[in-house]
Amino acid sequence: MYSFKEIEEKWQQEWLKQGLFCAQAGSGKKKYYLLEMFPYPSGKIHMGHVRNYTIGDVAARFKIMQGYNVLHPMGFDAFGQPAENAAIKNKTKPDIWTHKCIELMRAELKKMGFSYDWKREISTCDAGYYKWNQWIFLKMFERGLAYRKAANVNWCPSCQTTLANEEVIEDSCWRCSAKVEQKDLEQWFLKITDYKEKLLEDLKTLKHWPERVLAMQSNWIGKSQGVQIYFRLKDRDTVIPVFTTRVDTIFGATYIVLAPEHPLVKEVSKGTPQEKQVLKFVAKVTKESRVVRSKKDVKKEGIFSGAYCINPANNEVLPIWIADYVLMEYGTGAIMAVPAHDQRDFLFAKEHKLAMRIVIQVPGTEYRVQSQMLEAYEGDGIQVNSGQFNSLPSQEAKIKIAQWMENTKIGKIETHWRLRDWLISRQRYWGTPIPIIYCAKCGTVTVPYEDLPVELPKDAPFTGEGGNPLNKVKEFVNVKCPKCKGSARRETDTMATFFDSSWYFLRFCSPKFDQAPFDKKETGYWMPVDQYIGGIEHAILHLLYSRFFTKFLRDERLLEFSAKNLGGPADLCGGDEPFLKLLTQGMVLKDGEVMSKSRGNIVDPDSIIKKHGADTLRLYILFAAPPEVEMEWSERGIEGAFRFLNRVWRLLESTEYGVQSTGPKKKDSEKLRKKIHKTIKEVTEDIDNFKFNTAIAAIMELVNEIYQDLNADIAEAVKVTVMLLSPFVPHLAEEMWQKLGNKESILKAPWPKHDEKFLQEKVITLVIQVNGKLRSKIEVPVDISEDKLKELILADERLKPWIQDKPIKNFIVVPQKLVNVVV
RNA sequence: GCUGGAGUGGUGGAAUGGCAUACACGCCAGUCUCAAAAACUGGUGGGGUCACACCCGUGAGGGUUCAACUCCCUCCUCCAGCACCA
Repeated sequence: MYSFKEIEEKWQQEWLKQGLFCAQAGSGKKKYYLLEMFPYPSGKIHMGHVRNYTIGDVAARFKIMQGYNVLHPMGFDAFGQPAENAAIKNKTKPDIWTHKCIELMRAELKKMGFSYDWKREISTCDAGYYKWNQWIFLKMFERGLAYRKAANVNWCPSCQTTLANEEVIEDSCWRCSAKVEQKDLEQWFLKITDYKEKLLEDLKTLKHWPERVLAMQSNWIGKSQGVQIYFRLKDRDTVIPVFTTRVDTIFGATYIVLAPEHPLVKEVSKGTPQEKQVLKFVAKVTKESRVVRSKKDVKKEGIFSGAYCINPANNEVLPIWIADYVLMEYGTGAIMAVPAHDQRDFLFAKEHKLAMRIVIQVPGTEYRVQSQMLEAYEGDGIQVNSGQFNSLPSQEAKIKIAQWMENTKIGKIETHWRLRDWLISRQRYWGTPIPIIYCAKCGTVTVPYEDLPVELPKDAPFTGEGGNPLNKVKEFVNVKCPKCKGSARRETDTMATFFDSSWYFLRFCSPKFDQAPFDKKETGYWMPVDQYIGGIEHAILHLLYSRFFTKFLRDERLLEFSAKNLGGPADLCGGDEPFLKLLTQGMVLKDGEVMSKSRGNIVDPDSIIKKHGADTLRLYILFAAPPEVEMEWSERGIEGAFRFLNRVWRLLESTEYGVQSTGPKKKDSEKLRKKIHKTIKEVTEDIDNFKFNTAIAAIMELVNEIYQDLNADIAEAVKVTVMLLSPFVPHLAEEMWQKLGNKESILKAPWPKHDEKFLQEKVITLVIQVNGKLRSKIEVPVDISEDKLKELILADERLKPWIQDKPIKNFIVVPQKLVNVVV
């Protein structure tokens, strides 16, 4: 058994001492910026971290040995609620607790032997970092991208704070179980919607992002093209705009529905016999939280408003309904209902006995009777009952009707988006203070740049009573107006932590820079991130926000970079996409479930390090599954990895290095040489493609081969094995490298290259098929002629029963692989 | 419902038109040992046979091809994200 503990500690110190991972811009080498998503400092790393960071570390060490100038930084996403909860529970302060956690976590990361440039470490909770959050916020404010408006939020009356949708569990607060209310509050937003076109369009340039992440982002932005149609009230001039993507069904509209929150609800029902019931219904529905409303599916509730409007396409009079299945947040908050061609409208119409009319005929079938329909037909077909558009294919009619509506001004072609502006206000202490002051005289005033950072007060009270502790710190809240010097009040909302992580990759380029968030020269050199690695859970928000920030900073000319100048493909990067390549690693499961505290199925990485060492853990986690797939934890697998490393270690005893053996020079093995070069080729390609599991398998094969050939000269084979293994198990590799007589770190050794000439075979085994079935194998020289081959095959005893004297129809030769005889 | 992905031995997985199951785990047998562990050697998809031969086999069914885990069509199951999105 090799003494992993000693070896690992030794080399971790050595790397640090030699500063092997300290990056500097501008060497003659090509740059490579490798980044893994930085962790929240919980105090302990978990297997998810180990997997994420091990994958990154392999790539980093591989690129270093290939001669790249590698930037591989690490930091901590340190703001967030857990620190406040800990402060309340343990009678401590969030910053003390957080810094303690960071220390513990940093120590654990170091024990894994990751190749980070620790001189660049950042924590978002340090004023030296969040000062620049405030700086960027002010820049956005100046451009009108940061603004305040009233928003409907989830509010916990007992904690006195807003809750994210994820924090609302079954209509109650996740922390105190109080019933969550809907409340309108003044909140800060970022106008990400200004960038919706760019954010959607540029997804096309991200050719090295996983398909599913692109799909998720695209869905989230949610572009849909359609027509806004104006429905006039029957006896008044009031107009209800309605949005539809199915304008081809306009002649099938039989009623109109308004969302309960729609501003016209009161006006429309005013003076009708239904007025009272309508108001009662609206009051009831709007009281329910959004969470509850969207959860109860199927059952659609609604009520007739008492009013009517005119369908502008055919001047039909349609009743106006109010129903909870129409959402105020999407489109215009009003729809035209086409029960024959929309399933939701269909169900509602059946329930309330409303009219229905087919306007799209299913191709190849007879015109159907409405009463026979069991569900709405939502597909394409031929227009019927549609006036001048009859008998057109519905796809074509969609375009024609839209144009006709534009021309006659009864509608307007429009595009709707799902993406909303980003709510960044949090009524919490442990976050970046929003640098705004409210003055009775001057209104909303920004904190001057020279007054940044607005620092968090150290002595805020953490009582557990709820509410934002910042509100209780008088010295923080009561300030002088920067403009008129009169007394004013400071904003106490802090920023959502997603703000912090939306530009940290830029800060890493110049972590100590004090003139701006980042040094433009440094970002110009290092950006974009060549390879980004992290969990799929950040596929939407974090990545979208980071893309938004990068585009904004580029537009402000604060950030300028280009992949083209650095030899990257031109189409990959227009200087406003932060991450060139993205890898989303799979989760680590145990017994088929995600490892989590509540399930009690956590395996602590530290316990594995103690028992088998970091190298074993690294090797196992890489070998068990391809990086992007979820992997099942297995104790047996760990033991297998450990066994393999010991087997590799024992190779030292068999070489002339290490143990000073001075026997006669051993013979060269051609077979082994071939295997060496084949393995170099495979491993290099596999690491390039992040196929670490097969790369390791290939090295295992090489090791097996060495043991088969112990009587030959294995020195070269062992040397190559150690080099190929070094990105995966760096400590063991360094120690063996040194024992093999090398003076410098293996990281300074150039990555081995295979030589094509050793891969060429003189004699190969050809697979012989008859009618596509394997029947024989023969050994032939590589350069055998087809005629000669045919001769050999016809002479093969094993093939005779299959060929007999049947005529040969076809004779297919796949060079150096197989022959298929078709009879 | 929409979008994306997956389905291969007892298990994790490999092969993306050309020998299905590389590599590893597990299991079985053996060597060493008083014994055990470690290490090493051999075997290990199913059927069939004394043994070979041979047949079957990558979720199901069809198709393209000399040849399909791989490409096309239809369907099933599972996972993930989004969703009264008009």
